[in-house]
Amino acid sequence: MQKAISQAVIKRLPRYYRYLGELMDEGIERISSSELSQRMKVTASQIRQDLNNFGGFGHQGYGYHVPTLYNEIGNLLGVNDHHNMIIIGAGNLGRALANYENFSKRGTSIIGVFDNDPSVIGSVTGKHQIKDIKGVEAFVKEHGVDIAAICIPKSAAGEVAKNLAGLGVRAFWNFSHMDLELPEEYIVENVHLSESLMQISYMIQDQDKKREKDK
Amino acid sequence: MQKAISQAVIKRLPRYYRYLGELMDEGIERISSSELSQRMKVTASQIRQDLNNFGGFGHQGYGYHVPTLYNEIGNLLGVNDHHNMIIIGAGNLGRALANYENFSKRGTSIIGVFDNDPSVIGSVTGKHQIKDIKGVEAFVKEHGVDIAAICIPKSAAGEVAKNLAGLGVRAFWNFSHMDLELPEEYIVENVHLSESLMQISYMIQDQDKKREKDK
DNA sequence: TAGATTGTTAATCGATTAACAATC
DNA sequence: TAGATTGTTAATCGATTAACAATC
Repeated sequence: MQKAISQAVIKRLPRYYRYLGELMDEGIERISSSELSQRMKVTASQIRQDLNNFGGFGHQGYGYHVPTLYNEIGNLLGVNDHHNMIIIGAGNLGRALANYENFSKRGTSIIGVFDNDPSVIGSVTGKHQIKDIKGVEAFVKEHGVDIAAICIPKSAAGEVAKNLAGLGVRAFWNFSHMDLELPEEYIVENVHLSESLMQISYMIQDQDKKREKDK
Repeated sequence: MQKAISQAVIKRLPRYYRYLGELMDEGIERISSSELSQRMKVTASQIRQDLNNFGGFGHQGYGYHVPTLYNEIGNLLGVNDHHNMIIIGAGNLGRALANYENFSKRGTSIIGVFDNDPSVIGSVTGKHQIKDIKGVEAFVKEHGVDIAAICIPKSAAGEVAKNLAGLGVRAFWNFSHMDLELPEEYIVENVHLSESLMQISYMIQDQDKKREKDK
């Protein structure tokens, strides 16, 4: 563990993990960087560079042993760890996350869903009964929370995140339409859906322009 | 429109648009790249470079006129255009998207929500009555659809996307846990939520390792 | 051993930052 | 005009790709 791993590499790790999972399902034991590169549509060189950031998982003349590599990358990604997550905001998106089955398979358990709207507090979504946001402080202190998914409007998001950070929540999965301002030791992962959609919209526009020009 | 715009720049455009919207709300008429750089926490140089990809929106000695720039970037992003989107899969996530208000403000209307489960077909989520996926082909032909949001399990996603592509859907907003295999003229924007969460999990692990070592 | 494929160094490419002349 | 700030070129930095010696 010397040089820091670049963000570009970290972003690719879950995709490697996904493809290795598929190889496992297919019962494939062994794969070379060039075979994997064809499946994943990246260069073999990039695969070898990426994996070597974490030490030699491969064997010369053989390639990579799929179960081992799957496991190693899983460890890097913390899927064999355990993290607690709470969801702030029980709107449609908050509920969608609350009912996602996959997260717990990858080491993250949703242990609470909170809202401030009296008309939804107490109601049930999937396995979760929605709790009053007023109780979140006590809840975090009691249970210990690693990650908070922020699914509330931007008018409230900054304030809530700051409070949770003060209570020891280390990581924020931010779905609100703003940038959270937190000291840099806090982990923030943004998912801005409308910005994602706008990229599509840009690309459609751009395609139209090009097609117009080519006529 | 000579050199192609890099993906890195395109990804930043919606964020510029968001910050310019905030400036509009604050009634700020004029901003320099260095002021904006402080707000956005990027370099002024990057802002000037990015904007210049699209032509000279600024004025020397003055900076950028906020309403003009807001508008220009909006045009680039196609928010003044109009696109039709359908949602495939009316699970929690599909419903969350179906009920998002913001998209239509940015030029994309959701005109249909489809599922294959008889127990949900016909039921209503927000403004949408869920339609039978069997009717999607006729629907696309009748209404014209630019974008399909794919919110179904990976077992079905590839097949459905391929069919929709054949019917003239140009862009896919892919929330399924797989990579869509489509000819390259199709626009695909992936939102892999569990991979996003795994990045958080990685960073928590990584922080733990560092803290362990520093002791 | 011969063949295959990694780990790793070197070369290339692209993106970001710095610098400054142009100009409002 | 003097001051400010862009547009744009040049320098730097980082990430990707290519090449190949090491080695299983």
